[in-house]
Amino acid sequence: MHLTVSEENYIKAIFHLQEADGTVSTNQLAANIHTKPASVTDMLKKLTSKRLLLYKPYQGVRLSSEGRKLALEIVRKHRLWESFLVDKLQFGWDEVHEVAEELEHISSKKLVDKLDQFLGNPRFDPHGDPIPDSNGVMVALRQVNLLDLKPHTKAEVCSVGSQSPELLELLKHKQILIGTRLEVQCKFEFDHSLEIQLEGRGNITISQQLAQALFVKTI
Amino acid sequence: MHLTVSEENYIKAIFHLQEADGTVSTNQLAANIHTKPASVTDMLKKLTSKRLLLYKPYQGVRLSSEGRKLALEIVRKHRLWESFLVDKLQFGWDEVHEVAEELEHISSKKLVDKLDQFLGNPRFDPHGDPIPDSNGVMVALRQVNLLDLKPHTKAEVCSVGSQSPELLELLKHKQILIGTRLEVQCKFEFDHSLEIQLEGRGNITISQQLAQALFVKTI
DNA sequence: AAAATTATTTAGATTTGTCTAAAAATATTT
DNA sequence: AAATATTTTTAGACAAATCTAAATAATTTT
Repeated sequence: MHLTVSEENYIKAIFHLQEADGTVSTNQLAANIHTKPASVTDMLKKLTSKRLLLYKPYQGVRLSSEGRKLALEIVRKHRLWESFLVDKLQFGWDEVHEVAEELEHISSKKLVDKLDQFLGNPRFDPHGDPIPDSNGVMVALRQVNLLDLKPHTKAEVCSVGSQSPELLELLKHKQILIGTRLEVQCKFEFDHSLEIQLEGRGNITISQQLAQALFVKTI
Repeated sequence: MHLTVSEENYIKAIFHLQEADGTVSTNQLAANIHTKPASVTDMLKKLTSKRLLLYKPYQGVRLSSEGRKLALEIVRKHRLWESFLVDKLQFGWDEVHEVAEELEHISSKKLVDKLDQFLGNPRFDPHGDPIPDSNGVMVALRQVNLLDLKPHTKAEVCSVGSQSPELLELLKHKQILIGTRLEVQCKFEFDHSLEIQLEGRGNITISQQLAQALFVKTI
């Protein structure tokens, strides 16, 4: 089954959107892919005829098992290439996404498996997301939102929720990076802010908005 | 200047074809790209309007200096990726071409330069072809056709003229690979065959057809 | 429950890169 | 140099992926 770049992008977007909602709407997809709802409808019909989607007009869409398998292959490639860029080519973890969006469409299965081996079969990419293996098996995400962390748990920052310049500016100011270790001290009901201790440094306050954008894994 | 994959393939094909002939005909291009002459004419008009070609209807085409610059970027990427596949991922030199045809269209300039550095700034790819540097400067090809080698010159096989299974079968039988060292003993006018000595082994006869398909560099 | 709003689909147009068939230009043969 | 053959271009059509505008279905508000 050979897919075009465009078809692959739809499959991938549906995969990620359905993680959250189970089923994906036309408008959601249009916003995600930066296209118009009418274009989405056309593509949904095409991919359905290829048996990659379960789609009822007006009712939203989800991946068939065949579609899910293809999605996992794309995710695998994306995350392996990101690992390559960071680990081998010294890219920053915050500048690999766009390049990986291109590399993920290279089709050679042999290339992907050799790359995986070359990297030492990593199980997580530089953002902390799990990498599916060559059979499409992916372990559960180990990371959790900072907002959901219980007080007095030690954790390590492993991913951010967006790449917006505003967020990156704030993180730079507070000197929080991927790998920064911290411990939640207490949470405040009033504004959902939290006080955390940065390892080796003092205590700081994190707003609800910022905490929501930070993902950590417990250590 | 952003080009589509298709446009890049035309630029690259013209670059390679004009190495030999100086100017390239519509039919030559059509055969090379596996498309029809009518399609070629359309694309020539488009690329000419982008100032990448010097094209006179019915008179053939060649690259403008801007077109040549882009061609060298594509060749650079192709040959660096081939080097990566062979040196780092343990691909055989005879199985990298198709994958590199895909990888050469990845656009990130930063990626290419980092890859170059990661590979140790190689000057030749696994087939012995020179790799342009990041300014588009490429050293002259060091390799020469085995037919053109003077008797009693030592040389090393560094490239083959085609990937046909028939050729590969013959090379396997004669145990000639990339890197095999040899010395031409004598040449026969009658059938243009030559007798060569394989380093560490005995003398063998090479037909005109086979010699024509082998490229070597003197050592 | 009817009206208003929002979401989705349909219909028809556009762009890119390709094609076939026919016409025009160039090259070759006699 | 005329006739023939080859090469190249033009003209018109098609599939893929997108768009806008209009129509229809679903949801929300009053």
